[in-house]
Amino acid sequence: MSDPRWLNQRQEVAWRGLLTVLNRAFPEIERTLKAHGLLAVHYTILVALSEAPDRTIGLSALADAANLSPSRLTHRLRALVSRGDVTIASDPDDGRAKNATLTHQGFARLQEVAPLHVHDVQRLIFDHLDSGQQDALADALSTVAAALCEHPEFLNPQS
Amino acid sequence: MSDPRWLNQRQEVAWRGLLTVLNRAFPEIERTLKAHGLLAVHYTILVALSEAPDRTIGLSALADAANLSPSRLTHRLRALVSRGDVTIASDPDDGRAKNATLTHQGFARLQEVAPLHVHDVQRLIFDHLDSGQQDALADALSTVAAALCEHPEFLNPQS
DNA sequence: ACTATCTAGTTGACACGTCAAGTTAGCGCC
DNA sequence: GGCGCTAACTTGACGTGTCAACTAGATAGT
Repeated sequence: MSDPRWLNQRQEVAWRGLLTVLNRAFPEIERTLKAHGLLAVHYTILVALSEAPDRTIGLSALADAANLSPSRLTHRLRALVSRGDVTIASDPDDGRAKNATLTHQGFARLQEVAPLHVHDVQRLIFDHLDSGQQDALADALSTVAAALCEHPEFLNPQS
Repeated sequence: MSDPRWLNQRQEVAWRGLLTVLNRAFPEIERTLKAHGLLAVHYTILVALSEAPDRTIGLSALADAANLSPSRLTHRLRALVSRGDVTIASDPDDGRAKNATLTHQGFARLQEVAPLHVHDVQRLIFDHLDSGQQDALADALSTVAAALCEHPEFLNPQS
């Protein structure tokens, strides 16, 4: 802390842009999903499940795929399970582990909402960028994301 | 909705990167602030106030500068006011309006926390990017952010 | 002036996010 | 084979975020 590496100008611009996108676009995206009975977290969980082999995956792996803490996943799964979009079963090979499976109904719900969701993402984010900017954005963000995923030692508590 | 413009590959990569940064880096950043008695929202509010002339600004303008809904601003200001970091006074020229002012104490708190905060931002985001990527990120995100700010008609409710 | 409407900000209820603490099951060691 | 440690998840409490509904002051049309 003795030498506070202040953000330079372009970093300041990038950071504020990130905050603005975050605080303005995301709530709007969530509103669309909410209107169809889903939360953004729920949607992310359903997507991760739909991409797993047999649409089944262990809860830890699911939490990682959806960038969620274990407890947040547990809380959010409650609604999805009680509504019948997801089922949960104990893993026969490991008494501690559980597997979540996307039901037919859950997959149907995903298919129903996905078009609206991508429409929002296009409208709020990508429609404002040209092709080169989209490439650059994908490059930069995936680089940061990869670093964050590969070095979780920088992120502590996982409650 | 008849024609769901699905995300192409680079858009998919960019979008997932954004979600990952969001869900992994932000909680970590907030943790640091929390350890010093502030929330990320509080920090943003203090920053916006510190940049206003006389460190005073109307609540609507403050909400806009901090990308917050009016009600969220009201709720979060409560703690800052009761703690003495901010004062609020009615606007003499407009009976409806109120102005928020950053106190000396509030400014001191900001100066205390800012180095830790920027350290986190550097560590979690920019340390993973080279100079060109940082430029590109600033370009893309500021473009999107500007569009979102200039066309708030796309974002409704402002509760 | 009077009413309708819009703007500024507040409130309360309810659902979500986070953290610390707990339960249960595997794993390693001697 | 009992002991400690770690891993996989769950729980409950507490604070935050969101929305709809509200108060009150300005504005504008007639």
